[in-house]
Amino acid sequence: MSKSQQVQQQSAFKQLYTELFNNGGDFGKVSNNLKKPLKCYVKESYPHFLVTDGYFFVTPYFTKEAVTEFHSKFPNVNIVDLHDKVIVINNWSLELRRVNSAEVFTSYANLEARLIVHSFKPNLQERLNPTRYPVNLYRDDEFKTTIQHFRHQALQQSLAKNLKQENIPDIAKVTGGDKKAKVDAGIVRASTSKGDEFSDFSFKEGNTATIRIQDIFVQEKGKDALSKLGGEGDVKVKGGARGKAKAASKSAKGKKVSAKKADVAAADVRKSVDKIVKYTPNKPSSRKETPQKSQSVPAAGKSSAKKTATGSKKTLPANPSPSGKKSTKTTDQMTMAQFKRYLEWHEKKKGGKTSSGGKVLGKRSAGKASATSGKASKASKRSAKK
Amino acid sequence: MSSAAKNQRSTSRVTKKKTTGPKDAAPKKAEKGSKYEYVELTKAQLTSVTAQHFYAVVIDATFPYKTNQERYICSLKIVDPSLYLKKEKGTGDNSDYATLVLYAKRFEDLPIIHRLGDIIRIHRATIRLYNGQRQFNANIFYSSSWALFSTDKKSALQEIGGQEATSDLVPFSHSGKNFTFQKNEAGIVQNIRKWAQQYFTQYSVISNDMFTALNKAQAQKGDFDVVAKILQIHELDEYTNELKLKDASGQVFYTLALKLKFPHLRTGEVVRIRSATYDETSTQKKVLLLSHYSNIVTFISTSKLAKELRGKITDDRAVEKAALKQDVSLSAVVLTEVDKKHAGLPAHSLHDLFHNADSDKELSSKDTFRTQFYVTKIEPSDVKEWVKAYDRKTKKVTSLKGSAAKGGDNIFQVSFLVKDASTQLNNNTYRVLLYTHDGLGANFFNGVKADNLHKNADARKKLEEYSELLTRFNSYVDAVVERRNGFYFIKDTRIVY
DNA sequence: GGGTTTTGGGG
Repeated sequence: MSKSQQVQQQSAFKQLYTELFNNGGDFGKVSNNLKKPLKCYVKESYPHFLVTDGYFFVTPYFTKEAVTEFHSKFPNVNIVDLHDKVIVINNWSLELRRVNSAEVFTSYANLEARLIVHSFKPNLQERLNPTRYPVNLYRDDEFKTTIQHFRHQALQQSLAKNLKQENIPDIAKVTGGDKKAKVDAGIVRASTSKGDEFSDFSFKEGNTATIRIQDIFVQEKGKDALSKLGGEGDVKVKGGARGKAKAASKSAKGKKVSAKKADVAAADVRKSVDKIVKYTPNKPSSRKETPQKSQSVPAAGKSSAKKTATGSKKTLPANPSPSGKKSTKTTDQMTMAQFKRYLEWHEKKKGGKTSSGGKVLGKRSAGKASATSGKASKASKRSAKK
Repeated sequence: MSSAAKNQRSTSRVTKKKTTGPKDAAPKKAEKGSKYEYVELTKAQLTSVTAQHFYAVVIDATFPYKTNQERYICSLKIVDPSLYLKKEKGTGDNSDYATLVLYAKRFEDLPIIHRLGDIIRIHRATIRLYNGQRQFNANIFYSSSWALFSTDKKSALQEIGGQEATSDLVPFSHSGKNFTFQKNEAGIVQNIRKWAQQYFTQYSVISNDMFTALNKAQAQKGDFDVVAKILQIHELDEYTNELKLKDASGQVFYTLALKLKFPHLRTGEVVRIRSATYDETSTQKKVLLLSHYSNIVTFISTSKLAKELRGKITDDRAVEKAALKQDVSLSAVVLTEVDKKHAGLPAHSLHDLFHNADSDKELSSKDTFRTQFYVTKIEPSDVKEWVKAYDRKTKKVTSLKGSAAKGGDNIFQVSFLVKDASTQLNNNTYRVLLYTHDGLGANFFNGVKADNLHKNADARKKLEEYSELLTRFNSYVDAVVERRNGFYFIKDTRIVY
């Protein structure tokens, strides 16, 4: 029933996310050979955290454990300051969620395949090779079509189940020449589910609790870091649950997350590092805005690859944050324009709801994500974009 | 001195903000006649530090795009009677041109070019040599201004009713709040308009050195331009159209075009794409990626290039035929064709047909519509019951099951439960009927007539295949439906596979 | 300026 990809898909994200949809949203059915560490470039880190595989950008969703471990192992690195850096996601899983696509731009047709990150680390010295301009995976022609296919299957299954008794209009009833007859007689409810939106899906919706980047920001920069700078600390995040009112009430309940079924696959994610981003012959790249004593990359094809003991706890980034120590200044790594942008972003959000995924953050989430480290390998360079 | 002044921006675009708008399209300073002297592109003084004014014909343009927090840019290629053909030997009829770069603080202050061959008037532009080429710069955020005049009777947006109509000497869009026009400009506009028409009639304008053949797209390093015919416009979703393109090389490509950004595109038209890249991640179909500065433009009616391509490029449906051989295909297949006599019938979404038809004055006054949808289920599910015996007098239908001969005529009585982009997310499905008792839709199944399907195994088999084809993922129906008694009946529509 | 924003499905 799935398509035949005669040609190898070059984008790791597209292949992964597509497989999830083609397997009914069941991560356990996704090919195990794809469950390897993901090395990606952090395109943006605030107010949206986006990573790319060299072709597309997606939003990674960090579990509380992932954030805690990261801060523990890299005390002087802010997640929110990872913009333009490389990170390796060693433990992850994928899950399907129903969301409001009018508010979540990394979703389509009210569905979102989420990359749940259980463990990740930064590769501060690594530079990836220049790639094409990364675009939103959820705006890709084939991927959108794959999601439409997923919905099409769900709809047909629902119809087969709910419309067993057929009801065809009698010819006598449709030949009266009644100009006033209303057209709504032709509207047929697909399923008995409540609400106007189709929701008769059979997939098991994910419910892993993750931490919003805004909360990570506050955690790293201080609860009033924003208000001090003129913005408002009270920010609202779009997305998460469907429907605003619904989203609020839902999250309010604060349901617990079952840590067990959680990520069947999390454990399988190990193997060797996946070559997400194409490496290329390195060429020293220098970035303008981040004065970093970037080690010139070894000449070989793979490169600088600092294989920092990934799994070890001792590791301290050879080259911490730009300032050398954890920064609490919100302006770090930001140009005046960016700074202005995020202030505006917060400004715009204030007054909104506080919950995002509709789940509670506090409690530990699913899966005992055992951080498995792959060997960071094929490093490469990525010339800085302006 | 000035005439045809308007108080409101003549552009149909909505100005969202009301910040300090730019100056008038034609700042009025002196009260005397010829305040503005228009120069030919070739005469503009490269040494002059003074701003200059001119009229030119647009032959290429980026979409206005944002470059940073405070700037928007729109870059154009322009020509006029003094600059339009490369003079060097061996360049054939390659076009020569000057570039015009407009800068603004707001997106709304820049011109949107939907069609090549239209006329642009610029006030207060500076000129310099950039890469050995004449480049005009217009700072709309300061004192420069622009105005666009349609070369054809109507502008691209006016043709689709998306812009207020204007007369020949009034721009269909311009920067600033006001627009001024000197008496002596009438002749200038009419002259350059005539020149533009002849120029496009005699030359390709978009010469071969200005675009890449699609069969060479994959080999391109970066972005490139395209000139192709739109074979099909498939509504992928509420915001997006998927264009099926084919160029002179015969290669077919698909590309996503936002409805709001490109509202003027129509099937059958030839377009030029300014900046596209080959998508290496699309493995099921050939796809072109566009950027925010990419533009898709049509050509003025006299275009020789567009005319040649429209007649030369045809759709052999090869992509679809191959797609239908797969279990699941990511290529949308439109299974039907509607009678040519409905070519001009405007299309309406299912949402309009089933949720607005009785409330909207326009819709309720009509009874024939063009619409596209996909079939989720067909009733009766038993194909053998698609054809019934119909008694015209009693209007009763009877199953043809059984050996006893039934009286009356054999007719199709089938109900399609359909859906489309406008109703994609809701919990409804909509009934569209294929009832041939009055002749409507009699040819829908491409030659398969209504016969006793309990006996005619051949017809039954074909219809069972059509049943599968119609309800398979990514199969669409483009149909004309007629409203009768609140129901919609398919007519003048035929499956072509 | 033959380009890369967020308005993050005109920009």
